[in-house]
Amino acid sequence: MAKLELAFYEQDDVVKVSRALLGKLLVTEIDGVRTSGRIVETEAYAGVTDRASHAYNNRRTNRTEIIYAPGGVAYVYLCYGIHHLFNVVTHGRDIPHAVLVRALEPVEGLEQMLLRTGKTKVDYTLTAGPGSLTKALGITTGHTGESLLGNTVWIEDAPALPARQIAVGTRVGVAYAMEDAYRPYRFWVKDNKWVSRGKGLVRK
DNA sequence: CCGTCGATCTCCT
DNA sequence: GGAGATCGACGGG
Repeated sequence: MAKLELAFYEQDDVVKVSRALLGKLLVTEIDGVRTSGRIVETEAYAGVTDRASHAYNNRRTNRTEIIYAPGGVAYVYLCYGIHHLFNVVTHGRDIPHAVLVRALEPVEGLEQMLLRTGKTKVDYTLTAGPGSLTKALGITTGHTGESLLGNTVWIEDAPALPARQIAVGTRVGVAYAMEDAYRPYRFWVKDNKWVSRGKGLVRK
């Protein structure tokens, strides 16, 4: 199906975009090789008011500047010094909202994914988890700022999932964000085996 | 099944 | 110096 257009990324509700991205196809074409996967898990990061966001309180650094760009570009950052995490920038200029893609169900280029990851067989570790899926698709921090309307990394449309197939929870690994860690900003496809094993915070 | 630990870049104190 | 939007290896139950 067709590439998602600018209007999709410029929507002003990052939570809505996060849900809407479930089921869509994340594609890369690098050195002429196409690899892709169906998005099955996402998290919303709501900018300046969200303690879990890198842009909380209008923080601007070299790394995070791209989140302030208009929607429709990639924000890829290095996590723990090792893992490249892919985000979709949303909303308009100077509104630093983003959606983290946390897991894919692999669709095209499985052999290439195995080459990139050094794995010998396809199992859920190939693309379940934000650091794993970028390795499989060849996404690195070098792609930060890349337009998602271009020909390197983009997202293709697919029919919206019915609400009953979407599960909602709290985000993974953001306990430091205090009360914002309890925001229901993590979305995944129910019963899909490619969803990451991460667990969100549960209020006691 | 679960817990711990190392890897090692960016940002903050 | 320490923590972090993670992962895989290892050890114990």
